[in-house]
Amino acid sequence: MRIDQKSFSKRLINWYLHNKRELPWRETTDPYFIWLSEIILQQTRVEQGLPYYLNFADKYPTVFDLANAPEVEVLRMWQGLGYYSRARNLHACAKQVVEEYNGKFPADFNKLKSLKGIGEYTASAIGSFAFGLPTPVLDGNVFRVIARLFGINDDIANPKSKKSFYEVLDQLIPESDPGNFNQGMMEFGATHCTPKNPNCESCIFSTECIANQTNQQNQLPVKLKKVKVRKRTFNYLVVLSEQGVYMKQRGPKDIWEGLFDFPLLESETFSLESALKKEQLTNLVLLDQSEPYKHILTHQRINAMFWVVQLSDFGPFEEILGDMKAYNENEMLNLPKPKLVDNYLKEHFFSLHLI
DNA sequence: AATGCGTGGAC
DNA sequence: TGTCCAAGCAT
Repeated sequence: MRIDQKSFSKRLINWYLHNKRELPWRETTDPYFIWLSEIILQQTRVEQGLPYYLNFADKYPTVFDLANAPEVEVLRMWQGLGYYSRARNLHACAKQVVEEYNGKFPADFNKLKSLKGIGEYTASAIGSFAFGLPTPVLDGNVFRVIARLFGINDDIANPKSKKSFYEVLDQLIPESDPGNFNQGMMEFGATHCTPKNPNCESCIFSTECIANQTNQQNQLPVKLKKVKVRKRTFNYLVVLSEQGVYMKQRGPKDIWEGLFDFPLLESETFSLESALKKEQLTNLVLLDQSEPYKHILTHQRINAMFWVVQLSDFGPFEEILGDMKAYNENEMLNLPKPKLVDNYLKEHFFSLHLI
């Protein structure tokens, strides 16, 4: 231990109180709003999450309002933010809090962690921010700050390396003010000790920081895992009918669970011929073909084309639609949709732009 | 414990 | 164009 605990936490909290951004969830100690902000901000930058937080806080002022909302409405509110399991778990968690805890979040780390969508990080964050529990948070920012300050070169993608970081944090976090310590660590990482071009010239820890002393800012933290990207080609069928356009809700074990999109045929290249049987092709009339859409996800690169078709008569093609339902323009507007589908609709169907 | 899950922005 | 990152969680 190279840095004195009291000196460290005192400087950090002082830095935080003078440099923190004014954000709505920092104006309250209500566990509901703190929880809401933490779920929204998982793997998400403040600038991206802020408008969603404001919409949710306005639409659902209490945990009861959220618990009573239909899930598709919650997903529609979440549309465009990504990682949609967060929205489903947010909704499930609200129901849990209402049913199991009478609408009040428990002031206990293990009880918080057992709730849907709340893991180690979020339980610590809510615990310290809302209830003053002395549990350190360890997110991407804190990993970086600690790795640089103490010269820790463990691979942060390896779950086993968490231990050494928590050992340091347990030494540093003050019982008296764990909330501002945790906020300070993350804010310091997010705005000062940044991944690229950290501001070492005017840093409160410049004399102690191992990375600064040894000029290893760009080597720390060590993160070895590399993502492999799956390439997929989507042929979306935009089937027009008098009732509207056919859409379906996506199921589990694939991207965008719970969101609505069109009947989908995957193939090696853009082609209706290779994806459909001959008799199905004779059953439909091709009205339009969109430009190719490229959509990038963390683990997938999707090339999509939207084929606008109309059924010529009843026949084999109907099987593709299964139990799908046709929606008119206003109904489609209110369905939660992947960004890719929403982009297409905005460019080709809707004149109205939300969010 | 290794994988899968979105979207947007910086460089 | 590609690469990396961002207040993680569930399985």
